[in-house]
Amino acid sequence: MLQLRDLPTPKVLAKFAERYPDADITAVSGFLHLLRVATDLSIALDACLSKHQLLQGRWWVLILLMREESKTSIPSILAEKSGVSRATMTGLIDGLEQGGLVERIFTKDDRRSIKIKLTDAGQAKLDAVMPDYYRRVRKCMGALGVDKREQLQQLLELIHLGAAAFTE
Amino acid sequence: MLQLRDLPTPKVLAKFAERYPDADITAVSGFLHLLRVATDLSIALDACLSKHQLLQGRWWVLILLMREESKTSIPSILAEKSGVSRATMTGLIDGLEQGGLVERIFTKDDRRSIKIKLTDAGQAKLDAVMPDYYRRVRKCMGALGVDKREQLQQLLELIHLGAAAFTE
DNA sequence: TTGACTTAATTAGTCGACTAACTATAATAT
DNA sequence: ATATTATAGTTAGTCGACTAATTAAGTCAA
Repeated sequence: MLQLRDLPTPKVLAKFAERYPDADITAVSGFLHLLRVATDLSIALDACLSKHQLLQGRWWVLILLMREESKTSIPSILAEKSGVSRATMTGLIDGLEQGGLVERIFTKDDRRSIKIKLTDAGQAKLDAVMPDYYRRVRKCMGALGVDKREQLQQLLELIHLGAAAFTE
Repeated sequence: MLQLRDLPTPKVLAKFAERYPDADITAVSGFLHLLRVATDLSIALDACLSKHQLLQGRWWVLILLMREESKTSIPSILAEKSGVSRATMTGLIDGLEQGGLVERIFTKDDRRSIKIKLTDAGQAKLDAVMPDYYRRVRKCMGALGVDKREQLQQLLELIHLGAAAFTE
């Protein structure tokens, strides 16, 4: 996401601010720091998942299926909820089906549509991955007490609203 | 980075916590919220840059070059600072050179190495992009006062340290 | 000084995301 | 009833990242 490793120092930012008066040094610092930390978390999460032969995309599909009472959903819903295109979802399901973690079920009610079901092997995979994931997230956020976690949610909410500034 | 659009509600998390006792609901909420906001910011940034016919990778190269007194660097340093592989940097430089924004300069001192120089057109491109970028970042972070910006930096630092939990 | 290592950039091939086009089916309007 | 439009999933081809292998040049120890 944010490739850049060499974040601008306040000194560099001040230099740029001379040429570009719109630069707000603490705003840019916070913005880039947020992207940097999140990127590192995402990379770390991927590394954790890859030890279980999973990638984020496939892992979320399994989780979305587990959330359902019937352990079942359809590709278009899965694509929407997991934030990928339908074409990408076709590929994710191909991979999961090949690994025996989900199965395609063809139904008669709407022959355009298919159902995707979490298999026992898929559930077993989650039972192996999720405790590991949850333990690491707990440890990662462990330094933040209750009040700081609330602060974080508030700050993120404010920034999320501000993100509209980019799309105008 | 975080594809998932349908973040788990506290209710869903509580359900999962029944099966996986390691789950810490507020930790997971904060973790995912951070990834979600950062991902949306990154997408928004890309959209802003694409209006100037740039992508993050190429844009950072231009900025790294502008930071240098000589407006010059070498591919291996650029790759390291911008967080991509050398192979990727070759491609980024190809694109920038084709657009006339940088030039390759072959020197005699180390014939394995080449210098990359920001051209006048490259500087002009930055002069078009940076004010737009800075204005949007300022607006995006505008809702946070001085104290909240400091809170943010502190929280991010704590989480960044905690990220080591994933790589153990 | 020559053989083994290191460093620098590039090329070739892969991976996972994307869009656009396509097939099949269902729903709707004339 | 049938022509049009919408929906669901897939296929084909592209894009930007990656790794591994390649080419070339510099370094250093026996």
